[in-house]
Amino acid sequence: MAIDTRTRILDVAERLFGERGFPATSLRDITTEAGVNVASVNYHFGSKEALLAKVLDRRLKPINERRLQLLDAVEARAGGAPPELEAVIRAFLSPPFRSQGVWGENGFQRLVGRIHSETNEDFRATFVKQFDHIVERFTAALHRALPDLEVADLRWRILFMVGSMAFTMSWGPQMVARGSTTRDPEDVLESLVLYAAAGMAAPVPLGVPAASGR
Amino acid sequence: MAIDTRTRILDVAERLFGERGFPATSLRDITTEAGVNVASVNYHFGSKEALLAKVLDRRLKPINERRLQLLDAVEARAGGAPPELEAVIRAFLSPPFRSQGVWGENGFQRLVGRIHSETNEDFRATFVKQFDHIVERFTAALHRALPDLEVADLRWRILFMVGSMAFTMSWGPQMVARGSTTRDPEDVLESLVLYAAAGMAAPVPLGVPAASGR
DNA sequence: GTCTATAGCATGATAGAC
DNA sequence: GTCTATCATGCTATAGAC
Repeated sequence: MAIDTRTRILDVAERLFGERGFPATSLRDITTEAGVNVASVNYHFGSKEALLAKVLDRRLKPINERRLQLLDAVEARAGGAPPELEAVIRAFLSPPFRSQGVWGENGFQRLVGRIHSETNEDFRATFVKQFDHIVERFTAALHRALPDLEVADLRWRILFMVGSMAFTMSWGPQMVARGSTTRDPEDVLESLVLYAAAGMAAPVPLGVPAASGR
Repeated sequence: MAIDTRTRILDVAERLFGERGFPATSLRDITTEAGVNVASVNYHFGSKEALLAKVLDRRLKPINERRLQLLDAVEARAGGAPPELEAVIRAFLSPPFRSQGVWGENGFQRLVGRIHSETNEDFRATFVKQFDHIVERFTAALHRALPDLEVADLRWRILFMVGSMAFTMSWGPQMVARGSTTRDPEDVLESLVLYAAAGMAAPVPLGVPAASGR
C-alpha cells in the first residue's frame, strides 16, 4: 500500500465530507472508498467527529500560519504606517484559496464552505475558537488601514468578506462546471480581493441609514 | 388547537432545519416538538425531503416575487436609463432580510444559509432552478448599471454578494449573541447593501492580475 | 494494526385500527 | 386525519480473534 491507512482515511474523508457534507457521509462510505476496514476509523481517530476535527486541523493549521506570516510581511513592509488595505485582504484570502489545486476536485475548499453549517453547536464553538487569534489580528490590521470605519461596522464587513470566501469555495467549482463562466482560481481570488477591498472601503451612511426602497 | 397540523409541522421544521440542519434533524424531533404524530409528516408531505421543499417554497415564493416587484419599480423609475446600482442590489437583498422578524429567532434565514450545503445534488439542482429567472433578471439589470464590467466578472461578483448574504443570515444572529457587535437587522442590511454596491463597482484589473503577495 | 461480527440504537417510512 | 406498532435499513461504536 502506497500510503498508510491513517492518511488514506483523512484524504477520503476530506473529499466526501466536502462533497456530501458531514452528517450525510457515513464511516462506511469513507472506509469502503479508502479500501480500509470499518473499524479503523475508530481505532485511529476515536470517533467520527474527532475524524472531522483532524481533517480540518490538518489543512487549517498551515493556512492560518500562512495568513499570519503574510500579514507580518505586509505590516513589516508598511513600517509604522497603516498597512495597505488590499494587501491585508490578500493575506487573509489567498491561503485558503491556494490550499488545494484544482477547482472541482477540492474537497477541502468545499468542506470549509460547509463546516459553518453542518456541525453541532459545541463542535462549532471549538472550531471558531481556533480562529479567534486570526480574526483579532486581521481586525486590528484592517482597523489601522481604515481608521474612519467604526470597529462594529468593520466586524460586519469582515463577516461579509468571509461569507463571500466560503460561498465561493463551496459553489465556485459548480459555477465553473455549469459553464456560466470559466476562470482560473487564481483569477477568481484576485477578483474577490478587489471586490472585498472595495466593499471594506465603502462609505458609511451618516446618521440614520438611507431610506430608499424601505 | 390554534393552527392546523400541516402548519405546525412546517413551522417547527423550518426552525429545526435552520438550527440543526436538514440531515441532523429527524422527523421525530419535528413531530415531537410540534405535538403531532410521527406519521403525520408522511401523510401530509410524503417524505422528509418533500417537507423541506415545502418549507423552502413557502418562504421563497413571496421573497422572489417581492424581488421582481422591487426590481420592476427600480427599472420603471429609471425610465429607459440604466437603473441605479444600489437600488438594484437593495431590491435583491432586502426581501430575504425582511422575511422574518427578529435576529436569532429566524429559522428560515439560517436555513437559507444552510441549504446550499446540506442537500444532495439532485435536490440542489431543483432548488437552484427556481432561482434561474431571478438571477437572469438581476444579472441583466446589474449589467446595465455597470456596462464596463464583463458578464463573466459580474457573475462572480453576484456569487460574492450572495455569499455575503447567506453567510450573514446564517451567522449574523450568533455574532449579535456573542456581543462583538449589536445591530438592528435593518442596519445590517443597509451595511451589506453599501458593501455589495462598492464591491460590484470595484475596478477590474487590466491585463494580468496584480502580482503583489503572490 | 487489521480484521469479522455484532451490539445497540435511531432513522424514514408504512400498515392498519379507529 | 390521526393514532400505535412495526418493518427494514442504516448508523456509530466496540469486542475479540488473529
